Amino acid sequence: MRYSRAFIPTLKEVPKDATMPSHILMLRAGYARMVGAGIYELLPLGTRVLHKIEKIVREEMDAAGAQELLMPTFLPGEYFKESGRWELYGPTLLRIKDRKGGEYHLGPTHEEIVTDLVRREVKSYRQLPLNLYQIQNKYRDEPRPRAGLLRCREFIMKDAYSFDVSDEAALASYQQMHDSYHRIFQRLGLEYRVVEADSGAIGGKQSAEFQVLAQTGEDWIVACDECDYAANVEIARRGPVAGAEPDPSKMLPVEKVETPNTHTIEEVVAFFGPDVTAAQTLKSLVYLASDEIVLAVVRGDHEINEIGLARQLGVDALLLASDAAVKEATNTEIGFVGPVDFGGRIIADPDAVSVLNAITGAGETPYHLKNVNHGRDYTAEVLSIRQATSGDPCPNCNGTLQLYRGIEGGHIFVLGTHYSDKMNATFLDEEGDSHPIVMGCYGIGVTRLIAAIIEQHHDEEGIRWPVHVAPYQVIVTPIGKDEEPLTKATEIYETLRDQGIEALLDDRSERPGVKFKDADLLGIPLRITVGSRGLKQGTVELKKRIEAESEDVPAADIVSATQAALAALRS
RNA sequence: CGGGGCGUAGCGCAGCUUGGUAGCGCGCACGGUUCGGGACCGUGAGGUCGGAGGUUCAAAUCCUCUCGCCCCGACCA
Repeated sequence: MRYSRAFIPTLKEVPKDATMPSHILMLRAGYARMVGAGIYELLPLGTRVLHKIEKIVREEMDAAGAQELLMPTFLPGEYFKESGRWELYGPTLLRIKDRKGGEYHLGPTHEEIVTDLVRREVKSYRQLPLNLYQIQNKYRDEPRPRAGLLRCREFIMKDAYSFDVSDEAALASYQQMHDSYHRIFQRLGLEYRVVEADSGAIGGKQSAEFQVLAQTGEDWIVACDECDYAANVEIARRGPVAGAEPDPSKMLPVEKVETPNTHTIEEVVAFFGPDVTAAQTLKSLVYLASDEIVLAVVRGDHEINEIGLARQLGVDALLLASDAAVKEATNTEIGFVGPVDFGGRIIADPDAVSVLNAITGAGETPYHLKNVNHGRDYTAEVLSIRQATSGDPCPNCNGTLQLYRGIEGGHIFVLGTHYSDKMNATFLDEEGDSHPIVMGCYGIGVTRLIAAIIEQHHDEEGIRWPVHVAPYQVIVTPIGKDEEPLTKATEIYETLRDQGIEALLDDRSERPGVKFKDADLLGIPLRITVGSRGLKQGTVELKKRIEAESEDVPAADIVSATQAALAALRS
């Protein structure tokens, strides 16, 4: 491609609505543009990267025996109604009425649709196992789209669905996808962890997330520093904790302190001065578990694990009480709630009850209590209800957990018969007996991965694409006003193309600085610079985007040198 | 949905407090000089000031409503 004819609208300045590196760089380097919140156009360069990722995904899915198909995105509501997700999905489902008033929606994921297809067409164990996948747009009216391509309302997903005759066979399919995903993420040049995860609205029994490590990720995960245990903090387990009661001989008398405008733990710590840390405070949160009001207490520096709390309470979902509901239940404003003299059920984490002489909300606005101790001043059911964090013992070995942030790039699920039961998808076995088909489903956020790769591969100057996903492998940059560099660069460019190397020829009449800046911004892995100065010695320059120095190469050898450099980058 | 911020030329911003000619930088077009890390000079094109209503002789500026975008939280395969 000749740069002078290419649609690559780069920006010198950072667009004001972008804050994440991937978002800023995709806009600045001309890979994408925003149309609305969470709705993006992929420009030619972005589309080339998308196709590169899709190719890798297809190769690995096909190699695992999955077959590609294409289901519609515009769907009659009846299938989600059949599974119950028409209600369960709530406002996240983008609903549409047709001219006759019929109820439709855009597909957020396709378990029901593929299950319907399979129940119509698959009748016999002889047709199983089966794994079907597609790469297409998905629609979710996210409560808060954000961070460019990382959380969109329209995005491209690879979704695969496996169908088996038994739990054992389904687990083998799951394991095969697990292995495929490893190869995909490795080929994409990503640093990632596979973590145990919650199944969420998809339903099912077991799931694992492929989390791309990045400080800008939305998810928190913990991983053991010694064994392979890793989990999303939503469900992470941790080794046993003592939960020792505080020593009564060291307890000080309770003191009530007026603490205006201290609603958060940070504000409380700041109010009580430099000797107090968050670990000496208690965080009290009011939840609605079904109809019951529950006060959950964790140490101030810890976070509540809501999924874990809900499971231990035996309810499907917990609702954090609104400001008004807290006021009604406790007669206290948020920020001043505490366990002392709380009327209802109190659940406290072992680490919370061990705090000696804790600071906590007084249950009265605007006061806090000092020197609160479990056993003496309040009594709680002690359950492990906080999220795991750095320093916690590993549940599986003697190692220690570390906290990371991640971007959920893939998620694989064992579904069992969750959908096949509801939708009556069955097969006949050798005996002629009918059984529900055992399913699994496997998603990769393809457009999200474009952004995730940039989050891991960039510097101050721009993107640094891994060679397998780069939109072009080489940019040939003639510089200077003479004819000779352009002539020579064009010759090199055409030879590279003849060799099957994707190259961009920067034939614009720009000054060298502009071309270098753009080449770095775009992130093309290799740059060949052709200038009059080098040509006098018969050389051109070869530079890797990830290295600071370039190397002089005899012009006659540049194609083989380029091939060698690409091979080195690929390995 | 709660909290905070922002909407003025393609992009980044000033002007608004105290109402009165819509500005700056980059980019774009043309001419000239320049040419190895986002050059310089000159000329020029380009704006329903997010939208609607109101106050006023007069609104980018004041008031009301509304739409959109970003961030934090709630929520979320």
